[in-house]
Amino acid sequence: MKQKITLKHIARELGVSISTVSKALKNSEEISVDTKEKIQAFAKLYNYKPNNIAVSLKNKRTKNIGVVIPDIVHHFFTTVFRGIEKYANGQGYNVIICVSDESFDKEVINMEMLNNGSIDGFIMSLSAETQQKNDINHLREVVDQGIPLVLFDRVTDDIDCDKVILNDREIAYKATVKLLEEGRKRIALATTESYFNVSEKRAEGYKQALTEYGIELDDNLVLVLPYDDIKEEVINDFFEREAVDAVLSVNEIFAIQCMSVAKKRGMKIPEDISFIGFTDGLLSRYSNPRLTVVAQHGVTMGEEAAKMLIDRVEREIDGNDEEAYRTHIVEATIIERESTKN
Amino acid sequence: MKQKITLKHIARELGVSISTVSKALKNSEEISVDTKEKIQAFAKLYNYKPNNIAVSLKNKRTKNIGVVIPDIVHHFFTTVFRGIEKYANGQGYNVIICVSDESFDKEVINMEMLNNGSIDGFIMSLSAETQQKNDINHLREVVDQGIPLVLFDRVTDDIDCDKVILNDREIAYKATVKLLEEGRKRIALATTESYFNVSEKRAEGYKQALTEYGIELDDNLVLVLPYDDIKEEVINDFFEREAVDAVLSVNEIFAIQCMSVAKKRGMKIPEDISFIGFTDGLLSRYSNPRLTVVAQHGVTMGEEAAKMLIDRVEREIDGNDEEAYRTHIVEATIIERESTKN
DNA sequence: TTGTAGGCGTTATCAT
DNA sequence: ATGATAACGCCTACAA
Repeated sequence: MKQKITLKHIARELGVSISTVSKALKNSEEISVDTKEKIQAFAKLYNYKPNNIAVSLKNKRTKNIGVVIPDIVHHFFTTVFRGIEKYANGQGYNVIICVSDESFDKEVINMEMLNNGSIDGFIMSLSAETQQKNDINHLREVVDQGIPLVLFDRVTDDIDCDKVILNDREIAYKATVKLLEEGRKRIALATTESYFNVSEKRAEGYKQALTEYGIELDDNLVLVLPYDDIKEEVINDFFEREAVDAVLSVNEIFAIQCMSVAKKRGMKIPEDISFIGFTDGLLSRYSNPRLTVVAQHGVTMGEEAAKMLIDRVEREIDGNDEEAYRTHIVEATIIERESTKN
Repeated sequence: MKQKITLKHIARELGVSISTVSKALKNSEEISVDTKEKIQAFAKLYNYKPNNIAVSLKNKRTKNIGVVIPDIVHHFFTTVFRGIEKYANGQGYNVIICVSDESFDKEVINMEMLNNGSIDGFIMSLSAETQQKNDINHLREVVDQGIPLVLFDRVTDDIDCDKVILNDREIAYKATVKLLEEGRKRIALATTESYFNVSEKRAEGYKQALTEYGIELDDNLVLVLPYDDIKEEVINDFFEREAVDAVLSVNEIFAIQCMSVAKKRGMKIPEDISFIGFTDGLLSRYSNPRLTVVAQHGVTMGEEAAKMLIDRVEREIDGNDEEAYRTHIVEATIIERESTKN
């Protein structure tokens, strides 16, 4: 087992000083060609690599970014993460990831765990519980300390920082219009509890479209489902109770499940009923019929978030940190598949 | 923006020495109760936290672990990662993740990016390309340097280190036996290119079962599909060509797609044909019929991998690092759903 | 051209 | 009970 080699080792071995070695390895003009070659050869031979930790301590920057997300076993977050990781690695940054598991406490703990010099900035999407309580002191603290923070998707208006969001309201509006243009009259909205800001925004778009098309809002057509452990009967009861000819769902699971129940009830898709879901995941692509979806372009969101964060981190280093906070809006698109007419 | 506070700040502010502050914050007996209280109060007020980077440099350990996996937008890896993250965080470790994207070069780059003091050890699953080339010098180098390494799932026999794998052969055997016990005679195997060690192992189990049940192996029943961009015609041609009454698939996507084609061809599931796939992901749970699967217990694998790694890291610190390498085998289980008879 | 010294923030050993 | 000093590995302004 060969130990990691340091400047000190090289210096001692070659009978020169540490700073000579340091300069030689940076190809400094100060050092004679001879010694440079000797030192560089030696360093290469022993595969010298500067110790990142020491460099971080010196530079007061780690080239690490911290990502705190509610869930990793979830297609959307996974794609966003992919975008973050891709961009960050390209810029020489590493990504430390923590999962809050939709828990406020874990979110706070995760942030504290990272906020001790381990990272140069945060990229986050709020946990369900955090959105519900709307307790954001942990975010405020980070911002107050001057640590760059980028929020994506599940954001809050109560904190001033960079943000990356989807045009949720507009795309929900468009999706609803699409259903209306198909001639649908009784469009249901399958959604989560209302404390998710994105669900709220999507509901707004849905309602706006209906209103514009002169259709009276009917709260009975709004089906609120729990995040997990969905019971088929609930959905079946819903279809039993309400005559529905289209469903807009804020995620793909709800859409798939509603579609499944509709099929069992003998409805033809998309002849009798249309479906559109948010999230272009595997479920939508491999369902039967394949689901028309709102693609959230998670990778783009992630890349953009990482770019905003790293830009700000590097700007701070250069001293001109007083750039105004921006909110970048990623444009969702509708991918038409078999669950809608066209 | 209040700057991060350090021992030095506190010392200066309170007119004591840095070492006094350090000791006081550790509740050392050496320090008088008075000064301790004063210092601790001050530290709490200004929310002092030791700088992790400095501590890492001093201790020569980072409490970070590096994870390099082929793909994050993939249910199995995602669940393993979840297990790693969960266990590691519980032990006060952070997780830095890099995605190799099934590319050998990226895998090497990722490892180099981390292997400069940023982490205490690696958890990895090999990229497709790495398995194909079987070039593992980058792993060997890490091991030679004495950096703990744990391989999971996509491992190689050519490197000596801790490993966590699934009992792929046995469970494939069991799954095949299950199909045989249903009375199936023409069982297809839907698999990937053979350089994946797991696919190989699964194929072995499949073949063993057939042999034991006195069924002659028929290579025409082995359907090799590309990892992505699967063409339905290929599958359809396969069904056209071969009379098949069951399919064992090494992943869930292949199973779902085969199932879909079979349905289109008018076959009844599971009356005419049964399906079993590996990976208990969303697709299997929400397919129609719901797919019987081999659950790989990714979270368990991840937890176990993290435990093995951290144990070894901490053992090394205590000096007794000469523990033999272990291979931990996680027992897969079959989850029976609607795509098989029971 | 090369080397010395100080510092990044923390900890541990050894004075006082 | 408190403080000075050195060290972790690296970098850099300044001396020689």
